[in-house]
Order: sequence, then C-alpha cells, then structure tokens
Amino acid sequence: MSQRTTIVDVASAAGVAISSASAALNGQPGVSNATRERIHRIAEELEYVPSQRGRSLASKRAFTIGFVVQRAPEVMSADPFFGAFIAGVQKAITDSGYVMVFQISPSWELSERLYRRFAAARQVDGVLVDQLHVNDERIGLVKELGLPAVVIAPDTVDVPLPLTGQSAVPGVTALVNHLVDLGHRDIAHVAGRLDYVHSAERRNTWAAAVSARGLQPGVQIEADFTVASGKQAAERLMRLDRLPTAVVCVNDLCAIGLMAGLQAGGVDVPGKISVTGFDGIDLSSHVHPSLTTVKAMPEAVGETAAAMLLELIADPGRAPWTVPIAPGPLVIGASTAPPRSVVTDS
Amino acid sequence: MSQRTTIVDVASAAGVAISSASAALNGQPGVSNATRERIHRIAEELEYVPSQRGRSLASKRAFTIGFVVQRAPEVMSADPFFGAFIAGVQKAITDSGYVMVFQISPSWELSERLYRRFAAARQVDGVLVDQLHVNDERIGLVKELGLPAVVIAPDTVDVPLPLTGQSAVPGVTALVNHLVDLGHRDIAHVAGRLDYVHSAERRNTWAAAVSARGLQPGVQIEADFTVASGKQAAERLMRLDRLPTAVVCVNDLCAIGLMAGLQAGGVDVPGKISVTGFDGIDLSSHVHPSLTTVKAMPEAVGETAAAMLLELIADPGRAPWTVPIAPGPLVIGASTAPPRSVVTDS
DNA sequence: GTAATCAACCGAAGCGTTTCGGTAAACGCT
DNA sequence: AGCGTTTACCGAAACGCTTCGGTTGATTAC
Repeated sequence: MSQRTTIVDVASAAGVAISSASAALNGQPGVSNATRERIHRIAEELEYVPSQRGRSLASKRAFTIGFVVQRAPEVMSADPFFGAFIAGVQKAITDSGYVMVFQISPSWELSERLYRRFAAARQVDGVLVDQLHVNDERIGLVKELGLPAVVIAPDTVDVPLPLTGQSAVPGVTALVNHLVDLGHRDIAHVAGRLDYVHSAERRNTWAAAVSARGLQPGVQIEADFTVASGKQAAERLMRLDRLPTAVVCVNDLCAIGLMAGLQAGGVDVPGKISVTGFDGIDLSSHVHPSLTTVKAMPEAVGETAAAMLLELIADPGRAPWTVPIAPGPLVIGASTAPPRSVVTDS
Repeated sequence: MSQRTTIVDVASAAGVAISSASAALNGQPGVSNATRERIHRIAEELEYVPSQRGRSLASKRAFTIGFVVQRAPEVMSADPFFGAFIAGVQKAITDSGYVMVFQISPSWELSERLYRRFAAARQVDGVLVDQLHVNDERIGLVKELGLPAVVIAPDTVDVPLPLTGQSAVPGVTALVNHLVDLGHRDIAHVAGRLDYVHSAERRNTWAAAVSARGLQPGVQIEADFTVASGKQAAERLMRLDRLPTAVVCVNDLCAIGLMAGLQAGGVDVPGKISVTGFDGIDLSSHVHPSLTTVKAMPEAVGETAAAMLLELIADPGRAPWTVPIAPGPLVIGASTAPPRSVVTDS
C-alpha cells in the first residue's frame, strides 16, 4: 500500500517549510508569488490532495453539513421535494469541499439524538432544518447546542434563525383567483397536517384569498400529504349534503388521491368538481385529468439554504436573515373548469 | 465558549493515563474491570463524547460511507427506491457511529470526480454502488482507488465485488404466470433502459418466462422508468396493427403512465389490455385501476448493503461475497383480468 | 529464592493539518 | 548611518485521539 502524499512531501520537494506550503496552498499571505507557484506546481505533480482528516482536526471544522429529514421513510419516498432539494444543496457546497451527511428520522426523539451526536462529536459544522413544525423543538435545540442552522420554511414565518424558502401565498392566491374567475363560489380545502407551518400557511392563504374575493371559505378537511389521505378526503367530501364546486388541495399527491377517490365515487373532475394541487410534480401532468397546480422550486431552495449555511459557518455570530425564493408559476391543467351552474347559466 | 470535554479531561479526572482511558472506553484489553468501570462512570458524568475528528486522524478511518446516486435529480425525486433504501442504510450504520454522505450525480464524469475525491481526501471508508450499468465503469474505478465497495444489483449478476440486492426473476416470472393463467397469449413488455442491469434482468425474465409457458414473447418497447415514458409507450403500442392483450412494465411508474396513455386513447384497462408494474409503490394501489405488481423491499436491501460494507471495511482483504434478498410478494390489483377473447369464448 | 511470566498501567510518538511566534533580510524614511 | 517596518520564510506547538514499546509489581514455576 503506497503512502498517500502529504503536505510534508510537497514541502520537502519544494524545499520550504510545511507552514509555507500550507500558506501557499490555502492562498494565505506571507509567500512570494514565485514560491507560491512553485509549490502549487509541485503539489500538482505529486497529486497532492489535502487530507480532510488532518484539516479537520487542525482547523476545528468538519467540512460537513448535516441534514436530518424528520419524516417516515415511506412518506419521503413519495415526496417530490428531496431529490431536487438535495441536488441544489450539493450544487452550493461541492466546490467548497463540503459534503452533506444525510439522516432520516421518523420521530422527534431520534432527531434529537442525531442532532446531539452531530454536535457532541463535532461531526458537522452546521445543519439544515426543514419541514418546520409549529413551535418546532428543533430551533431551541440547535440554539442550545450552538449548532449553526438554516431553516427551510415559507418566508412568512418568524424564527430566530436564518431562513429561506418559498411562500405559498402567491401560489395559493393565484389558484383561488383562478377558480373564482372561472365562476366558483364554494371552494373547499383539503389541508395537510396543520402542525406543519407550510400546511398552515397554505390553509390560511386559501381562507384569506377566498375572503378577499368576498366569498365565504368552504369546507375544510384535514388530511396529510399522501395520495391515500386525498382519497379518504374524497370519501368524506362525498358524504356532504352539498358538494363544493372546487377543492384546493395542500399538495399534488393529495389532489391526485382526491381525484381518484372522486372518480371512483362517480364524481366527474372537473365536470362536477374542480381540483387544484401544489408542487407541480412530474406526475401531475400525466394523471387524468392533468392537474392545475403551482410549481415549487426545491432545487433553488436547497441551493440557497446551503449557501446560507456556509456563510453562517464562516461567520457564526451573524444575525439571522431571510432569503425568499421567488414563487413558482401557475400551471393550468384540465382539472379545473367553470362550475356546472355557470356553464348552464351562460 | 466552554471547551468540550476531551479524553484528557476524563483521564485526569480518573487519575489514569490517556492511553488507559482510551483502552477502557474502546473495550481494549489491558485495563482492570475496576478502573474500566470507573473510567466509564467518569466519562458519563463529564458527558464525554469522543471527537470524531481526533479519532479519525489517529485511527485512519473516516467513520463515513459514501453513496453516489448516479441519476438526474428529477428522476430521483420520483423514484420510490431511495427513501426506504436510505432508511435501511441508516439502520445498519447508526449504532456503529458511522454516517452516510450522500451525493447525487447526473453523469458519469461527475461521479468519477466525486469518487476520486472521496478516495484522495480520505473522506469515506467505503462506498455503495447502485443502479449498476452493463459494463459499469465504477467497478473498475473503485478497484483502482482501493475503495471498499458494495454493489447493489440483482443477485443474478456477476461482478468481482461484494453484492446484494433482489432478483426480479421470481417476481417477473410470477407476473407472467399470473397473466398466462388468466388466459393471455400475447404478452408485451415495456422495458427500462437496457444498459441498466436491473432493466435487462426484467426484460430477459419476461422473455424467458413467456417462453417457458410455450408462448412467443410479444412486442418489446424500450422506455425508461418514468411516467412520461410509459405514456409514450402507450402511444407506440396503440399504433400497432394488433394490440397485445397484456403488457408487463419494467416498473410501477412506467405502468401508471402506460395506463394513463391507454385510457386517454380510449383503450380500457384491464378490459382490453392488462397491465402489470414492478416495485409495489404506494401510488400503485391508488391509481385506477389499481396495479398488479410485485413489491420490492428497498429497506432490506439498504440495510444489508450497509452492513456488508461495514464488514468489508473491517476486513478489506475479504473475498467478494453475495447476499441475496428474498423476493417480494405478488400484489394482484384490478389492472389484470382475463383477455376479452377468453371471456367471450367461455 | 531467583528467574521468568503476566496483567495493569504509563509515556510518548504519531496521524496531517493549521496557526502563531520568531528571525533574518530587504526596504523606507529621516 | 541608523532606525523602525515590512516581507518571506521557518520551527514548533497545537488539535484529540490511537497505538506501541516500556515499566512496574505481583504471580507463577522450578
């Protein structure tokens, strides 16, 4: 097993002290341009790559950020968010030599253990906190642990930590306006679990947007983000005395389940009920009828969040700041149409 | 900023040498039970957690395994595989203090760079290689780099590295038999990209299983694993002179797209064509008609793969071995039925 | 009773970096 | 010429752990 080349090899090959080699390689001052170049050239020739381990120990940084996804693996599988989000994170960190460690945790208890281990073992320099709950315990925890953290949440929420994310306000408002413009007057909502801030924001926006158009918010049914829950929501909806003419769903998967449930129950979409989703996942354009929805931009969120975290790590004392991500576009599909009454009226 | 407690603190509090504390804490021999217990107790009191950084440098291990997913973020998002797979990996490694670093790479070029960096910077102790291609360049690369690696692939493939995964042979054979038993004689296949070993295996199994029942394999259409490609496959299918009576798809998403495409073209499923999937994703039971498919068990695969990798890291010289994962169950849905001709014949 | 053996423990040398104090030479200024 | 400054570089001490050779004092063997 041939020994890897270390900075010592580079320094001695260049005939300089280790400290000079280090300074040269890291762009630190105190080295003349001539020797700096020579050192770089020799490092190249020797295929020198600094050992992350040595670096880590000496510089007290792990060159690693942590991402604990607090949800069940099954739910995560279906979620359209992560792939793109992670791709974005990577885009932001790869060049700086950072790497992401990824953990899944179904429960708060496990999450807490993971965060504490991250902090105690100095395994990560900072963490990304996503899927924020109302009164999320994690924000207290990372503060207690002194762990640099960036929160991913709608930019409308107020937390004492750096934050980035997309607000659903423009998107949901656009969806509601689209429905009202089509002639709908009874617009229901299938909500996600309301202890998540982003579901709560969508619900509140639905109510506010409907009211803003001078209408009463319709029925509200609580579901989660899964297809199955959308299907159940359909069944509850169909047991109502009077069906709403439109339903705004918390996300695409839920809307897809809702449509499946309605169709199974003989309710035509959009003939009898219009349905909207949220996220703009790939599948939404392939279901029948194709879904009217709003595109989310998880890659941009991931990239921004990671970039912010790197800044925070470089300057841990920095005061919290927020970077909003531009809202995604409305995608009008075949799942929304004028309500029947309006059609016959005209 | 209070200093973290180090092994030096523990040793001096216990009145022993650092080396003794280290031995005691790591279960190494050379310490009496009495002092071993005392040291453990004191470490507990002081809330000592070993620094991964120091450990890493001294023991020449990173306590980290790498996972480079070689596919586009968009595809990954839709893929049902990763969430559960990663959960399984985590289950296997968490207790040993290991952690997984996760990278996603759309191209071979980037993958190669990432692997080389992993190896050169000693950032990981080993890697997981999934989604094996035919003649996959990665197996040569990890050998060249001397990076311990475990391959995830159907256990029917032959590579000079430790391997685990599920074979699709029992599953696809069961699907084909199910269709033949229903009376189908013309069974087509929508394949995944055939340069992936697992799509190739499914295709070959389809052909073999059909032949084994004394029939000619039907049409074969190449797609990828996405809903969109399934939809396109439907269009190509409908341009055929004679429709097959059944289609075996490479995976669920593709089957869902195929069904959507067929239905949009006015072809009833399963009235006119039966369709089967593969993977048993959540969505498959919620689409209409619900999909006949075979459940995959990605969590078990992840757990096994990670456990194998840890063994390999502990004993790098070990000869390659294979651990097959038991095949998943057949799930019979509403997307398969006897062909019309048989129905009218009876 | 002496030599050999062994368990228990210690001390110090690494691991590969960064960082900081120090030094000699070159430079600028009066 | 004499002084303080700057520049370019060196040496050595960290960082927190593992590991290995060495030193005890007690136990065993004959």
